[in-house]
Amino acid sequence: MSGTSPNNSGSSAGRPRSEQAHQAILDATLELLVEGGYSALTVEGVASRAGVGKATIYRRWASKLPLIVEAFGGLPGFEDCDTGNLSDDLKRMLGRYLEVFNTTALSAVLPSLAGERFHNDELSTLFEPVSMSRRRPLIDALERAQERGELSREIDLELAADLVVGPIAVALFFKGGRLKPEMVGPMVDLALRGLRA
Amino acid sequence: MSGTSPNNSGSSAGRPRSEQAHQAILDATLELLVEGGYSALTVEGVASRAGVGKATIYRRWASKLPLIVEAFGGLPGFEDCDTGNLSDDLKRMLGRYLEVFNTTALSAVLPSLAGERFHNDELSTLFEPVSMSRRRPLIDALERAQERGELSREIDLELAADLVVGPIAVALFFKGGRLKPEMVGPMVDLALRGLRA
Amino acid sequence: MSGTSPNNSGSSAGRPRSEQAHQAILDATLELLVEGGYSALTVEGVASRAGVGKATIYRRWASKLPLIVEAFGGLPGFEDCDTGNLSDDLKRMLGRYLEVFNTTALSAVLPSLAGERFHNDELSTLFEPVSMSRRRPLIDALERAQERGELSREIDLELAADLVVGPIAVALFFKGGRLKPEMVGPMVDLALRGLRA
Amino acid sequence: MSGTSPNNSGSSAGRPRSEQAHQAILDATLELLVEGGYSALTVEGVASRAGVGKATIYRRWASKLPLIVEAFGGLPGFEDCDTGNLSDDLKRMLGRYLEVFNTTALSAVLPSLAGERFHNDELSTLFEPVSMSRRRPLIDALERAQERGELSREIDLELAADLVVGPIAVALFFKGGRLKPEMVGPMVDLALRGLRA
DNA sequence: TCGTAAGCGAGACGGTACGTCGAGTCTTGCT
DNA sequence: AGCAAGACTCGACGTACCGTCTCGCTTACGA
Repeated sequence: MSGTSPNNSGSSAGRPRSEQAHQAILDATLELLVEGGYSALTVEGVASRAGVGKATIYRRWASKLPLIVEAFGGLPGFEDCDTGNLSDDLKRMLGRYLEVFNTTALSAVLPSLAGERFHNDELSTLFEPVSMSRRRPLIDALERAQERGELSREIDLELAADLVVGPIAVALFFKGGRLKPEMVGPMVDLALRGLRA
Repeated sequence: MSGTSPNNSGSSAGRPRSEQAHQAILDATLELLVEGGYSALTVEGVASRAGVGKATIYRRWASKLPLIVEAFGGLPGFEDCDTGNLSDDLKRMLGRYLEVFNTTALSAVLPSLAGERFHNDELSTLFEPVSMSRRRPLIDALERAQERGELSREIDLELAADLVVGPIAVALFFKGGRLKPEMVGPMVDLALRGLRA
Repeated sequence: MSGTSPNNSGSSAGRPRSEQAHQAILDATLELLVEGGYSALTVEGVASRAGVGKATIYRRWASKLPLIVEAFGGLPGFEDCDTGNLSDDLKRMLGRYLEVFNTTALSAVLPSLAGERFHNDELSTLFEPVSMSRRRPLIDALERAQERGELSREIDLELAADLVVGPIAVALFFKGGRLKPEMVGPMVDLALRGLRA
Repeated sequence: MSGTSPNNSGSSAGRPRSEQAHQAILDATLELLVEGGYSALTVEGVASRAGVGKATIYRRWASKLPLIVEAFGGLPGFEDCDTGNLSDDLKRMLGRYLEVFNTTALSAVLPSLAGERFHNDELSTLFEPVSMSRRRPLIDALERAQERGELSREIDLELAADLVVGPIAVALFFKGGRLKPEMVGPMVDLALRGLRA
């Protein structure tokens, strides 16, 4: 992923970095993110919670941001689900995702990162591939539907995926309220049928 | 706007608050937001840029956040447009908004605020009405379409609005790329027709 | 706003520095120096003992050293004493000084500063005048003795002063033992008579 | 010198300690002491300069301090000189010492150690015998003078030695200027004759 | 001749203090 | 009263060393 593998190519001298400390740091980061959100996350707090010196953190991550990105990367994304029917696929994937979202640090981490990346090229670079790979299963489901003839060949799948998850993004960023799993059904139906149906 | 009017309920002794300083502060806030984003915005920076003492800022806003929210509130939102046709209404509104978005501080401010509100109840409360009122013209256009019979009476207009702006939100937060006005046409068409069209 | 008001150049804008904080810092420095010596003195400790933020310290002193120099400057030096007789003058001055030395932070501060100045030009510059002014009363007493005819006109007073305080310096730096007031009598006698007497 | 001999009492298994590393460490210590003084000396710096691991240093010396003391112990002290005449003995010894002083690390190391020992009992204990043994030749010369009848039997030789080197100590610690060999003649003469001569 | 035991350079470990910066508050003298 | 200026306390930042602890070698000895 990034420069975090404990034994860098060929290099071997010196005591190797502790995989245990690494994980403790990531765990502590996620815990604190859940407890207080991005703005309450301090490197000192992470160090203390993980039982680790600050230097051990800064040795691995240049700053708070890449640390959060990596912690974020360990969180679950969409989980593919192939029922042979697009509507069901989407409803299950989104439903499951929302559950995960509401029970993990995801809901705390994602908006912060998304907001911050705008002003932070480094974060942007780090975040890009993580963000993209998370959408993958969604695109896959749409491709399968296209192959089955459920969807026109002309449809831009990227745009289609955006349309499907769009209402979630809007709710997330502009409405702030918790995202309820019951929203998923009508949401997917509307996206499939269109407003004018 | 909010509780910032310079002459509070009848009280009058002493020197009145300077309207000029007020505006200078708001302007400086927006400028700095554009330049460095949320995380680089400091009250000290605002004070210095506005040629104002810090106390003058804290006398009007309880903290950094309400200041940013008010500055944000001064930025343009959707501008209503009634062509008698939903597709055209939406395309024009979204197209115009994107233009505004790309030429003002909006693109810098919005994601930051949206990201931060999640961990900050105070901000959330402040942000809510501002955020809602910005969506208003969109909902209005959808209502008109419903009255004209273009849209079914059963449709949840909130959800419909989310579907329409959803792809913009996704592009904004997860793809990070600038939002191009050309995207608007296909986006609206797809939302109106639905994926299965 | 202001306009053309001729501000007193440099001196007056803003809240003035707290004389109280200043003194609290100096006091805390001396206390901690007495308790743990130079190497145990931390700026953080001083701040906490003085009930002051670190920034308040760094606003006044560029680093630990100038702070110590100033604290040192507040400690008493030789106190002039004119009995009309060189031997008595010297014995009293040295005796009194040793008392002061053994009951204040002086014994902790002086050797550290003396040792450090060798590698620290800034400190050297700061320390020079303080150090010199402390010797002054000694030189004065020697001058009076010269005027009375007790001492030859040919004698280099600087060297003479060095000879008189020399044994103290030696005891201080190389023997480390506490300096006993009883040493003063024989010391001065020997310096006046010379080894070969 | 101390407990640093590489082959400890009989035990022998394993690789013996490298005498070469030992010396490289001592040399590096002295070099760095000359360059930046006590406060700038870091064990990490010594290790790096000596091309040695930190553990190799800590295996031999319990901490920074004993290392410095041992390095200091390797520097030259007074060198005895017996001309049959006290004045000449002293002038030569002091003169030679000053030369050595000005051309070796001594001038950098001595003040730092002397200053630090005051706050550091461990250092003090370590430093004591080293410091004392360096004065030895001076005391010897004074004893010889006493035996020859040049000096009264009543004189306290310790005090006499202090008087002789006193001005050097003063110049060193309080005047900071380099010590010039020309000072030696008048200095010794004055100490021998006394101020009142 | 080989295993064992210690030493080796390198560098990560948990800590503590550094000197800096910003938040939000307070205190000057002016307007 | 409000104002610009700037000092105040507090607390996090990212860095540098301390003294300790592995790593994977290397080097001698004694079985």
